[in-house]
Amino acid sequence: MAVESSGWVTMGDVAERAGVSKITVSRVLRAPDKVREETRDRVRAAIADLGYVPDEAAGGLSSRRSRIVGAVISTLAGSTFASTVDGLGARLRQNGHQLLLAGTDYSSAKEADAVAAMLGRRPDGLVLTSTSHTEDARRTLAASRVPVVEIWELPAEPIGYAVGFSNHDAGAAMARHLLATGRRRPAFVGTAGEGDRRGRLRYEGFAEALAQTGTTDARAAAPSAGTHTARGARGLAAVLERWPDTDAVFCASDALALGALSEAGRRGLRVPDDIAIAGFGDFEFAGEFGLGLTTVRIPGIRIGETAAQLILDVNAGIRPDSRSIDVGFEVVERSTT
Amino acid sequence: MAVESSGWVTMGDVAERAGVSKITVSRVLRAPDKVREETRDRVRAAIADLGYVPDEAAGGLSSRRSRIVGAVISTLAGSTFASTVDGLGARLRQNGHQLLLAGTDYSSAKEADAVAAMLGRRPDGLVLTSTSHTEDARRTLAASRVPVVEIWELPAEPIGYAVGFSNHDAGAAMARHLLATGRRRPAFVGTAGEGDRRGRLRYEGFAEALAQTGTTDARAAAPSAGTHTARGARGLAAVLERWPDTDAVFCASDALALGALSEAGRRGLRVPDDIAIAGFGDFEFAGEFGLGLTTVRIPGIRIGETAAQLILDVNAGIRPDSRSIDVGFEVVERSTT
DNA sequence: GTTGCTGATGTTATCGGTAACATCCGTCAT
DNA sequence: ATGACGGATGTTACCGATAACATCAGCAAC
Repeated sequence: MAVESSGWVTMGDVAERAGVSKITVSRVLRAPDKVREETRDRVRAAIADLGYVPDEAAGGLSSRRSRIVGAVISTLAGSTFASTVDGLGARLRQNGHQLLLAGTDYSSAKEADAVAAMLGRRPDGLVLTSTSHTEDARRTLAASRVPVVEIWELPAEPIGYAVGFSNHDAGAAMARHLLATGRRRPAFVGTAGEGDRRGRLRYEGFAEALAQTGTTDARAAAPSAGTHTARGARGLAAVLERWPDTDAVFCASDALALGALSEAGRRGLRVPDDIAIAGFGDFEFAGEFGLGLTTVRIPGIRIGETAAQLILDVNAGIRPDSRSIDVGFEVVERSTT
Repeated sequence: MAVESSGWVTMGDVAERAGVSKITVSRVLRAPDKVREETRDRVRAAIADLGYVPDEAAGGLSSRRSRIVGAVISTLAGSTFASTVDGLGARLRQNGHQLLLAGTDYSSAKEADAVAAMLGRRPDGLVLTSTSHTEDARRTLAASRVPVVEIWELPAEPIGYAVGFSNHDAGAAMARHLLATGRRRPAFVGTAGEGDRRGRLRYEGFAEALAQTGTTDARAAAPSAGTHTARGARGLAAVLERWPDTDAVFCASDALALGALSEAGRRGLRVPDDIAIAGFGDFEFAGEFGLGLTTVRIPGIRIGETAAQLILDVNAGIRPDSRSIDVGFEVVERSTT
């Protein structure tokens, strides 16, 4: 493996060494069967000898396909989107694409910046975890004609496509589960702030399901600062202070539920005997050998994979049947309810 | 905002509309003070009118700076590296760079693939969470002259630079903590498999510190399949079966510790009275309002930020004092020890 | 023997920017 | 008046690949 002293090995270097022209090298890489076997071998040998790595940026400029997909994620911390990003990246790489990542800390302004920056790479697709965008971002995206997939939610009017589930229905399903296990005075604990959109949807579904059984007092708390576990603890405290007879708490995330669990312990409340606690997300720590927490499982990896596939398909000219794909959810009953 | 019917707005379109040449538009973007104010305003108006977004790939091709940094991460699931990636991405974006991400599932072969794919983007830097690479990857990286930063560990001979901490010392520190709180027969629970390199380092430090006090029987278990919490539970079970008088367990990650905690509960063991349990990583769920787990805190965000800064510095011609940056760690004492 | 076709390879132009050098013009010192 | 200089802007070439078209040899069909 030899490398030119000044910079990178180019396709021209490979061509010269193999005694062919650049385009033949290009063909060996993109369409090997258009090249005679002997020539092909010679070119491949030259590639290996020189340690040549094709410049994707140059190729993309010329072919107008960047083979990059951008993902704009609210946050990576908190493990909510981690598996989705994993799934997305894995499926993309299988298909020769790469993943460009940006975090927004749940800020629409940062999202708009990130979107603009990503468009500068002329991505083959864009994945957004948020569904609330600045007007500017929305316009820019629409004008760009890049396939856009919004995930983890199913907006009524997606910009392009959507892959997710109904947060509303998930909340309702959990309410029904709590009712089915005999609870009659359940409360909701969520978080305030920019990230609470989906929590609110879950709450609405939850409250509606309760209302159908005549339970109309909408018990809820949404602490606004600190870690999620701390908010969960404070949320439970707030709920119990205002409605001391609360017999179940549905938390908008497993992290909140853990906080509630620890607060319950501090207060000497037995779970689930004195109070039932349920979470959302089925994070690893919620599982059988962890907290044993009743929660809602979301197929995070599948959301990522599906979003990736959608983008690949659209670019291959395959129109999906629907602009919205519902991956569903599942209430997982464990020992805290 | 108008967009040409066929594809993207180019710098030429902007130039035409503003009545200047392409290079003037380029200057307005890269070096505004070299352009007269009036001209600058006209160009900026044209950019806004047309919704122009510069093509970074084209710019990079010409300027030979891609403004992309690649990160090859063992896994995103499990929240170990999430904050590091967050920190990395944030610092990079502040400086106009973008983050290309790939996951390897702890496979060196996938790592080699990912590295090759990333080099195709001619990145301004590369960050690797692993320190065990295929010979091929190592050669390719060395030949590429791209600044490489290995993180979360401090290898004796980094490829380029390293940002991390001593896993060995962290293990030793935890051993000393357990001894200081009166434990005399501590065991270690890790995981088997490709990802256990760092766990082994922690174990070695742990065992050495114990040996210094005369405790020479190296108690350890490393279950190999299932979720981390399940392995933690099985690990504790294995340790207790073989050494029933074990009075403390140091787990190679907080997830394992949670599993051990749940297993202890199942066996009616009181923590910390009957057995002390410590973890590693200080994941959110370990905190005060969560498990209250004694653990080792790693400045994950700072590792990411530091790695990013290192790459930016090196590209700006600033040579760092040392090829290895130790960000340290901290034993956090909570209620499980 | 010419035509037409196929397979293998090459030539030229182009993608959308930036670097380097060139030009133009006004101002100021001599 | 003249030349030097510096600020503002333009021209040309090039980054490293691919698309589109061109070429050429070999061979079958008439």
